[in-house]
Amino acid sequence: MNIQGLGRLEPREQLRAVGLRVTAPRLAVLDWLSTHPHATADQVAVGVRERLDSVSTQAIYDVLNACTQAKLLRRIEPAGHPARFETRTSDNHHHLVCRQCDRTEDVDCVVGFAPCLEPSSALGFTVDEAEVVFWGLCPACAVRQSDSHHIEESV
Amino acid sequence: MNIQGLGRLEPREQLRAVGLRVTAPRLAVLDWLSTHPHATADQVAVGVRERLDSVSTQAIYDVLNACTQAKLLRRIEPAGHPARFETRTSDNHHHLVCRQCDRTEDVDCVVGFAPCLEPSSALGFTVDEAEVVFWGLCPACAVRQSDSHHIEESV
DNA sequence: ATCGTTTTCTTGACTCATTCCAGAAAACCT
DNA sequence: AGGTTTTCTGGAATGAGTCAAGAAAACGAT
Repeated sequence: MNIQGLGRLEPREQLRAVGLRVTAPRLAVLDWLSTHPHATADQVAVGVRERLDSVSTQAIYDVLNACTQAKLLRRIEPAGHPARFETRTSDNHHHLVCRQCDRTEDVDCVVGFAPCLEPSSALGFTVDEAEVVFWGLCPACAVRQSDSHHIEESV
Repeated sequence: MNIQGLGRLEPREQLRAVGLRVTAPRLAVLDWLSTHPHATADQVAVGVRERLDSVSTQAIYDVLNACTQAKLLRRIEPAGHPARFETRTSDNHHHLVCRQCDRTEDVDCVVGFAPCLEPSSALGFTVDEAEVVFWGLCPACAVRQSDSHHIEESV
């Protein structure tokens, strides 16, 4: 089994497959994240504590870091945001982030493999990943924005 | 004069052009950054203090924020790094970052205008910028890396 | 199943980048 | 030059994340 197939396994098997010990915090984090993509460490802690009733903050960070290193999780860090984690790791997809409400969504890679676009001049660098963040406004905030413009103008 | 031409002006005129007061810390920051692209707030503080012998840390942050908002500076925040600032603002260029030594270089935009590539599905988002970071190893670190591999293997 | 080793988790202190605050100082307008 | 507004100073505070030492749990061999 190659790394591509890991996403389809249960957390327990995923951990085994990459040689990490199977522990309650790890299972809970992987499981919770699988239904809550782009969550922060803080949000993961809250989610996990609902079903595990006592996990230290440090454990959350340890789990997130260990799994990220083992490529069971992917970490993204949009400018100005705390890190966010997701279980979708085996493809090279990118992200769409709302400047206003921080809503974050996946977008498929324009090309399909990493690095998905070559820099026009690499200056001798060995490039292994092109990270793309599309910044803008989500539909809800776009509406809110034009509403408040309207209000400002009419005052 | 449009925003595109600002980069060619002296700091004093740049500030005037965007309606910011002309102060010693602002002039020093803009001037120093013009010859030290991709510097952190900390590095800016050190550089500026060499020629101004007393600027508070807060002033550095205020200047960087004010100028970034006025688009005299551009702020980039590669994952895991403190924010970096540069005076090249009028184009939509991207960055190449060395995973090992943090060396950061400009790369011209593949397309030339923002957003330089459309997400394949925008989910209703209004996208105004595509931020691209190419991650890899700079030539120096690539050499160092293969050297240490060599050493490990031969032990 | 149990023991011993290794890894992970807990608690609590700590770092770093950055921001908040209140008052002093400087820049601009007339 | 004088008054107003903005910016700067100094110091405290914040948030995200890490470090460190010992307790607890997981694995692997007996």
